[in-house]
Amino acid sequence: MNTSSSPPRRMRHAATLADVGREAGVSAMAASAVLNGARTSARISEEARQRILAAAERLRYRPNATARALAEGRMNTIGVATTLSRNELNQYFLEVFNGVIEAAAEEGQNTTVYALPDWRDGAKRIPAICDGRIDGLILLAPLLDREAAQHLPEHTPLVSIHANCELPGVTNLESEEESGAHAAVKQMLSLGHQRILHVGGPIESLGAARRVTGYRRAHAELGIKPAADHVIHGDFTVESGRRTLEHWLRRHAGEPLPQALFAGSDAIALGCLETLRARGLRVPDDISLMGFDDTLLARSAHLATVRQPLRELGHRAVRMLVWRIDAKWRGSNDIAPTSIVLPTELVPGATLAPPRTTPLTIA
Amino acid sequence: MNTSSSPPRRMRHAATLADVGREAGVSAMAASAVLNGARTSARISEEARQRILAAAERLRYRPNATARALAEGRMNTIGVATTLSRNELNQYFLEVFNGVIEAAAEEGQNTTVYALPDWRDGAKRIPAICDGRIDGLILLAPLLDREAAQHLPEHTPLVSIHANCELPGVTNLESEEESGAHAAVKQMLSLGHQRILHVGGPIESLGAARRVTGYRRAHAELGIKPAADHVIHGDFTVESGRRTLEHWLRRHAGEPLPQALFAGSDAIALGCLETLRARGLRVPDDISLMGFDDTLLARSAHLATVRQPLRELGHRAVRMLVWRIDAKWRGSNDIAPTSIVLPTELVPGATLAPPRTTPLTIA
DNA sequence: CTGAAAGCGCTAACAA
DNA sequence: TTGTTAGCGCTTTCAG
Repeated sequence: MNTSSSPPRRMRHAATLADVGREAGVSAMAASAVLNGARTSARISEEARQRILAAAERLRYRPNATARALAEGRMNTIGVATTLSRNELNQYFLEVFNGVIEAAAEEGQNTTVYALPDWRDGAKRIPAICDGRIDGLILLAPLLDREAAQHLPEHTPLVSIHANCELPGVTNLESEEESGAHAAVKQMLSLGHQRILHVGGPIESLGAARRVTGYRRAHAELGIKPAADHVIHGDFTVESGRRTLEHWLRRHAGEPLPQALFAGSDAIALGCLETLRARGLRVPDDISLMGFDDTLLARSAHLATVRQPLRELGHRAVRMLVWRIDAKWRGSNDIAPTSIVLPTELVPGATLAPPRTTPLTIA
Repeated sequence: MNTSSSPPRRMRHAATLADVGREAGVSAMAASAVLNGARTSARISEEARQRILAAAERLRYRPNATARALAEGRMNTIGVATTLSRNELNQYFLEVFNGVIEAAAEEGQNTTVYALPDWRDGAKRIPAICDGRIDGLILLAPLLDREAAQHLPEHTPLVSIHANCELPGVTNLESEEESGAHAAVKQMLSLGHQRILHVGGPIESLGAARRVTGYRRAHAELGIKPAADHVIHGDFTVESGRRTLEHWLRRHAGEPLPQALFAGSDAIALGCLETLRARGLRVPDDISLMGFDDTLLARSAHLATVRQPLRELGHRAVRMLVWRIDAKWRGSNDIAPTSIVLPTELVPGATLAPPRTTPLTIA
């Protein structure tokens, strides 16, 4: 019996179920059953029901999600962990994240975001992230090595998008990057381009590697062997695209200008565009350009690109994750897929044209 | 005493403090003091400390954030509520959000995102959002009327960014939009443009209204009276910019083409750019263009624009919010500012030039 | 220096 | 149909 002789430790935020019950002359659990749909065995009489509702209204009762989470062992919140560079905003993130939020809302889940400084140190923080505030976690484009993968938390359902290596027990979502890159490069080759420079993403990213593979395969199919120095790596940002290309051009001054550029991401493509513009080179008249991802950047720059269904990946990741959370909760042993792969497609743009008839030299 | 004769209701997620205490031969609260820094009055002997640490390691103890939140009455999580259109991604959101996440991480707060379908209905959901999962909430660009403002929750600290009206008890963060718009339009007028079309944001947005005010003031200072139909409203998206301008041009076919366009956002400017391009008009040779916000879109389109310190607004909002949460928690009565205003600045771009010597007619 | 006990607000099992 | 009781895992007050 709550004698309530001692003063409350803190200011009360709102009325509790016990308050409502007292006000309505019923038990807290009757109030719980009516207000929060707790599936207690018994039903409440219509009369009591009305009294409870009225009392809740009068007391401005608001359910306390933490208390419920503690009792139920479930928070109805999912997490998204990713790295967000301080210097440059990430379109890729925005697109995927939008999909995540949409789907999460549909599934009745909240979404909390964890911005890791980087994956090297960030990976260690993942177990700490899974501290009961979230029921499951989406790893967005994680760059983990096998060793780090061992330290992933075991009791929290995990899903990854564009993981760079197989993560034990984690369902990975991705798209057909290799064939997307292949199609892109093939298209450029069909236009007549022979020397295509690939300005790719980080070497440790599986997606970046697959784009290189697609690039190579498209060449190989035509019996063309791209020069070894025509594949370069940076990271996926505008700034990296700008600098990486500029450096490459400096190192190759006096040599013939590549006829086309295949960038590892739209952001990289945009950086390349800036470098080319700064050098007075016209796209696509002097040099063709393609990106990868089909983010809003591609649209704003009228960039030909390869579409990855980023938002859809976000949707699927959430559904998969919620399915796994539910499965765990029910104690089900349904087996989860290791990976889900969605198709990519070519997106036309204004940055693609046949090669110049008169080759240019790098200034 | 936990006789633990009954089986656990659910699978245990992890070891608890009680488990650790038992393993180390101390009480749960000793473990709590050592592992979670609970400021219990007493100190623990070094020897006990080591045993507890070892036991925690052995049992792979992970603190449970919900339990702690329930006990402490604080979740260390802040919320961000905004509308996210299904059709089009929002650069503005991304920039502010990045700032929010950064600052939240620095303050040791998690960030959870609430995507409302729209502010009309969404406003009603705000009290439900404040259900104990978050300690405070940032309203991002809320479009609320006075009536809706009355229903904001009272017990949760609230901060808004770019609110469209004064919200009681809510600190609003914004930037000098009026003077930013004024400077932008003045710059265009100085270049010699006389007829400047303003393609603005939603009429109910205070920010949009302020940009119109700046536009008018710049004209008034030069004794120019812009035509009434040279200020049009849409929403802040690319698509809206594209369509709004297209419609306007159709309605004004045969009349002289405006010499310059001042868009209410970078997204709108981008949409305008698409419409102009589609009509074969060159920017800035045939018509000048300025945006507003300085998002990544402006960079990718080489757009002259007005910089709002969006990321900084995110930072400040978080700090302000955390300050208010702390104040409430301490029971302090420190008074919070009603509003915080940050400066804007002009950003040059490639979309600005003097007017054509030979005026064009709208096709 | 350490432990026992109460309670945060809610849900679920078990009696009545 | 309803009430009682016992937790969920943690923190804190108060005795030892």
